[in-house]
Amino acid sequence: MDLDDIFGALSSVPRRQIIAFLSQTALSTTDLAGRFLLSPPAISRHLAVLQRAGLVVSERQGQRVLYRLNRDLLLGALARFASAVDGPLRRDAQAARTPREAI
Amino acid sequence: MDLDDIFGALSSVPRRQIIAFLSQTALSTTDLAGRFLLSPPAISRHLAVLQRAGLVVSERQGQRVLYRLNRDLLLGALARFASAVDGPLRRDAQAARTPREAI
DNA sequence: CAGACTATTAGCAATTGTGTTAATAGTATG
DNA sequence: CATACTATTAACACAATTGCTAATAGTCTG
Repeated sequence: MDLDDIFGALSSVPRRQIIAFLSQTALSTTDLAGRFLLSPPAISRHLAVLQRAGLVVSERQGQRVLYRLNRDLLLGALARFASAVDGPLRRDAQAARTPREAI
Repeated sequence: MDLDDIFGALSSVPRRQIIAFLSQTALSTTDLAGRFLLSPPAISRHLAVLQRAGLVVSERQGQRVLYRLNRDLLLGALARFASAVDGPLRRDAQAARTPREAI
């Protein structure tokens, strides 16, 4: 929910790659560790960052923990930020005071 | 142009605030330093990060340097990433190999 | 329940990011 | 040209990030 957590999570190449993989299918830690060269602990912590931002949800299935992308949250955050950047001046000539909201 | 530079630039609260201010009007370093409590050198370096990412362009006017938001680049990058995340599977059932492009 | 497999946490090293103040550079003006 | 003002760079301190390996925890299976 926190835009700072979200953009913080998106600022890492491995995490954006994880997002890209999860945009196709749900995967476990070791699944992901096998796809690009990172140790399982590193993947696990990246997933924790993504999860704290709400970008990913986890579901245990037996020994494995499946991670799934929360597409709606991600796209919603991007859209919200984009519309904030698109400018109050564009969408509403009034109320152009401090543009802190949604940033 | 580099998505990593762009998301790296967006991962900082002060920089997103700078973007928010510049989304309304072009401003100089000291203009920005006056709006939220950061020293001019700090602002200057944040602006350099934004400029390296292409998110901002500068234009000297007398003693001042005016910074202007490159809205098109920013919105374009957000849209490109959003559509990549929206999934090749959604937009095209074929060609769902490695989703490295646009990430 | 012992062993195997998966996931996470702990501890550590190296790097990067972010702020400060001080110093330097560029530009206008009296 | 000396002074003032704006912007940037330098040097430094501190916190946060990111990777690893080793250790711990949770879950199935023989």
